[in-house]
Order: sequence, then C-alpha cells, then structure tokens
Amino acid sequence: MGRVTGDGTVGQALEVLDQVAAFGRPVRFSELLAESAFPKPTLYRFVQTLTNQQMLVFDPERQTYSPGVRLVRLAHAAWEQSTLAPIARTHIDALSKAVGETVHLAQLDNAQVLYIDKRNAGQPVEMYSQAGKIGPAYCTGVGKVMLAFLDADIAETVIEQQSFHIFTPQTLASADALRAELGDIRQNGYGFDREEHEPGIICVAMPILTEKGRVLGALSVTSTTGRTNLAGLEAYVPVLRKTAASITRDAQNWSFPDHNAKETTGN
Amino acid sequence: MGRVTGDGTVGQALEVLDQVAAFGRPVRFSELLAESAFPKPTLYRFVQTLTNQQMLVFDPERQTYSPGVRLVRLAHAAWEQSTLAPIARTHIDALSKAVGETVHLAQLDNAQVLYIDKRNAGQPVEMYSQAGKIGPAYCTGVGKVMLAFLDADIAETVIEQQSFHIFTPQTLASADALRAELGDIRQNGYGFDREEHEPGIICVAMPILTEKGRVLGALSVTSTTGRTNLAGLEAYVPVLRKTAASITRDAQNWSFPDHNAKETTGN
DNA sequence: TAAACCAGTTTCAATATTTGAAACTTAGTT
DNA sequence: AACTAAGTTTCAAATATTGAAACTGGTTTA
Repeated sequence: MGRVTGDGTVGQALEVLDQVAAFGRPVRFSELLAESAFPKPTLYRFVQTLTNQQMLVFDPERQTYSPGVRLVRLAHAAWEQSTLAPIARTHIDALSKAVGETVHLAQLDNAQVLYIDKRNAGQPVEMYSQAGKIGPAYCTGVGKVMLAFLDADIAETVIEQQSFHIFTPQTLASADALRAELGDIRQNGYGFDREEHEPGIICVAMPILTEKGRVLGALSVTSTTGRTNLAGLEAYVPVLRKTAASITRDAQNWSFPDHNAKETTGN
Repeated sequence: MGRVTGDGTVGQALEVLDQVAAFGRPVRFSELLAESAFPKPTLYRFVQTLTNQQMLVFDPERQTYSPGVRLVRLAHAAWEQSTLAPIARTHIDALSKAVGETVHLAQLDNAQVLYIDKRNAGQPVEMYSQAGKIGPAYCTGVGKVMLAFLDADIAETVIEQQSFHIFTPQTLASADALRAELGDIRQNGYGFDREEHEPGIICVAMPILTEKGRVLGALSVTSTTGRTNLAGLEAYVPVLRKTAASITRDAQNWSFPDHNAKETTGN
C-alpha cells in the first residue's frame, strides 16, 4: 500500500481537489479519470461530494468542474492568519513607495515559492493577481534566497525536488549550479534573478529571517532590463534590508508555525 | 436527509475546517471541542488529518490551529477560474482610474456577499485586501443590488437567512424594510449604501447581470460622507452602468456556473 | 506530598462507510 | 438499428471510521 497520500478518505478527496486545481481550467470528469489513480465510481463520488461542499463548482452547460468559491472564503482566513502578509503589509507599502517598482512578498510552500502579496509600481494595488500564485524556487530571486538560508539538510531535500526546467538561457540548469549560487547568496545576504525565469525580467531579493535565522519568507524588487540593470537594483539592497528587518521585528512575538519543520509529524 | 452536512467523512472534515476559519484567530483544540458536535477523539482525528494535509497549520509553541497555506494555493485557482475577477480585471482598473474612489467587485455566496476584488483609488490603503472577505448582504450596496435582481423565490430564501443585525442607525432592521428597498432598487437599476453598515461610509452599487437577467455579481464605488454625498455618488452611475455592461459582454461566452441555482443538486 | 484536575492522546471492538467490478442509462455516432 | 463513449447506479465485500473508556503528562489544589 505504498501510497504517499495517507489520511484516509479525506486525504484522497483533497488529492482530487488538487488535481482539479492543477488543470488550471474547467475540466471534464473523463479528463480527470484519465489522469486519476482512482477507479471510475470512486472518483465520481469524490467529485460529487466536493461539488456538494462547494469546494468545486460544476458547470452543467459545459459539464466541467472548477475549484469552488468556498475556497476563496477559506483562503482569506488562511492568508490573514497563517502568512506574513498582515504583518508585512505596511512595510511593503512603504518599500513599494520608496523604490517605485513592483514588490513581491513570498513564502516557501513545500518545494515551491508561494507569492503571498504584491505591490505594483505606480498603479493601485492589484491584489490576489499574484497572491496565491506559485512559482519555481530554483530560478526566482525569492526562491533562491529562501533556499540559501534553510537548514542544510532541508535545503537539500527541497533542491532534489526542483525540476530544473530551462526557461531562458540564464536559467540554472542543475542542482550543482544552484548549490554554488546559494553559497554566493549566503555570503552576500541577498540574491538576484538574472533573467532566469523570464527574459527581460530581473530582481533583487532579500530573505526575511527570524533572529535565530529561521526562514520566514522573502522580499523582492522586480524590474525590467529596459528600465534598469543589476547594479541599479543593488542600490535597493539597503532599503530591502531595512524592510526585512522591520518585518522580522514585528513577526518576533507573533510566533509563527514552521512551514519547513524537520519532522513532518511527531507520530 | 435531515442532516445539513451530509457527504460523509469528507463533509465532516470540511465542517471542522470551516469552524477553524470562522474563529478568525489561532484556536486551541479544546476551544474547538467546546463548540463542536463531534466527540473528542473524532474531532481530534479530523484536526490531525487536516493538519497533515496542510489545510490547517499547527503552531506547536502556542498549541493552536489556523487555516493552512494549501488553501491560499487552491484559492488562487478558484479565483481565476470560478469568479468574475479575471474577466472584470481590466474594467475595474479603468473604472477605478475614472472615478478616483475605492471600487469593489463582489459575488453572492450562499446568503453572504463575497468580495472578489478591490481597487484602492488614490489614497493610502485603509482596509487592505478585501478579496475573499465576506460581508452581510442586507446592509451593503453590492449585497442589496444583487438581492434585488435575484429570482423572487431565491431572493426570499436569502432574505430569510439575513441576521438584520443593526450596525448603524441607518441599517435596515427587518425583512420588510429590505423588501421595500429592493423594490426601489429594481426600479432604478442601481442602489446605495446610506451608512447602513459603517458610519460615514457610503456607496453606489450596480448589479452585473447576464443578458437574460441572471445575477453574476455587483460593482460599487465607495466613499465617505466627508468627501462626498449620495448625489455626488449618483453621478458615477453612467460609468458604473457602462462598466457593468462591458463585464456582461465579456462574460457572455464564458458560460458561468450558476452560484444561485434553484436546485442544490439533481440528486 | 499526594490528590484532583485538565488538555491532549491512544486503544480497540462495534459499526457505518467506502469501495469498485459490473451493469445500466443516456446521448451522440456510424 | 447497432455501436460507442461518457456518465451514473447497484450491492456485497472490504475497509475505514467511530467513540467510550482508559491513559499520559503537566498544572493546580488540598
């Protein structure tokens, strides 16, 4: 019974929910079935149950399922209570105003970067457009900076889970290349994205650590090669450092759950 | 049939998840137990399972549970696929720029208003990130405007679920007062919030309907009595109407799931 | 110091739920 | 009319869930 899922019926139902979400578009039952490990009636019942529970919505016209609105409601609570966002809010407002560029706040979720909040340069804030979005850890500024300050053994586990898909000519293509880069980042205390994920897009990133050095999240200032260059971004390092320190201070007596604990469960 | 929950083990686990989210703060096991209908070991296992699944996070220091990050990830998919937000995005950007005031986009979720998106115009952000936040239907501009254009029988069901809690001297305090107001809104095609929810806060709201007249959501422009008055807000009605019409047009061949269908399930 | 107390955790037989092969129902082809 | 594919239902067998009771470990009370 080598299954990784565990957690009985509930775990399996949530696996189905993830699968639907992963499609990124409304999906037919048969499409799910084709990819699913579950037999037809089992999958069918899970999908029914999740739909009843509003975790999925069914479009009767197109006969498709999508993630349901109940999730949006629940996520708001998660965002407010279990992420850095509420603490960091005022600080990244100030940072965004100071630098006049797009600012990101991210945390590590499993082996991926989860964008928690964002400020768009100039214009009014376009919330949730990025919040909740996930990205690769090995080729984004925030991702690498968080990896660099993780405990060595945990970092190694995460590194092994990276896909090393090559997005641009600059993308780090191997675990070794990444390990070398992480060493540099540890030395400097901050890192860059040198068009590794998208051509023309560059950023400086700064980790947010507790006083004991545990990784809480990361900040970044993003721009384009058209507007500036790495040296230009490096000029933001002092403000970034100050902002990260402020968030650390505010997070201090907030006692965060450890998203990257050594043991998954005591049990 | 009698049970509202239904849906076996999965439904029960999700009930627990909702309960944790409803607390709005990290919560102890014993606090949950006190409010829960489940016996101790049963609740205990649900909480364990949900934590393993990252639907909850456990803070070992404070021994508390909060909604987990996995929800934020899932919600992003829900927001992108099952709400008006992606379609409305560019239109509310434009609206926000045109009116220079805070703009809200909302949908109806059960008997509540679910804020889907928001633009904070001009000034320092007061109340941040409304996306995912819920509010009462009977005393908000967007809520009343959506109720007004619901099918009569569905509207009645929703009205019966309102709490009619009195927030301000202007709050509509009864179903009858609300029904009268909804009549007016149907006549005008739009509605106001006359400091019914918060003193000093007023808004104009416009429903977003399909061509057949089904309610998709609502838009509003919010301001304060210090800055303007109802007559001032009414001046935005033409832009609002135009924006709503644009969203309707774009939503046309998008074929939305009906969040307020007559039948809950065929079964 | 012992005794009572409380929050959280584990046990285990009784019980209810879930499981999935197979059969069935539509609806759309050929 | 026969064939096909997608979705739905059935039902006995297999399994997971249930919860009273008992246990742990820590804190307060007598």
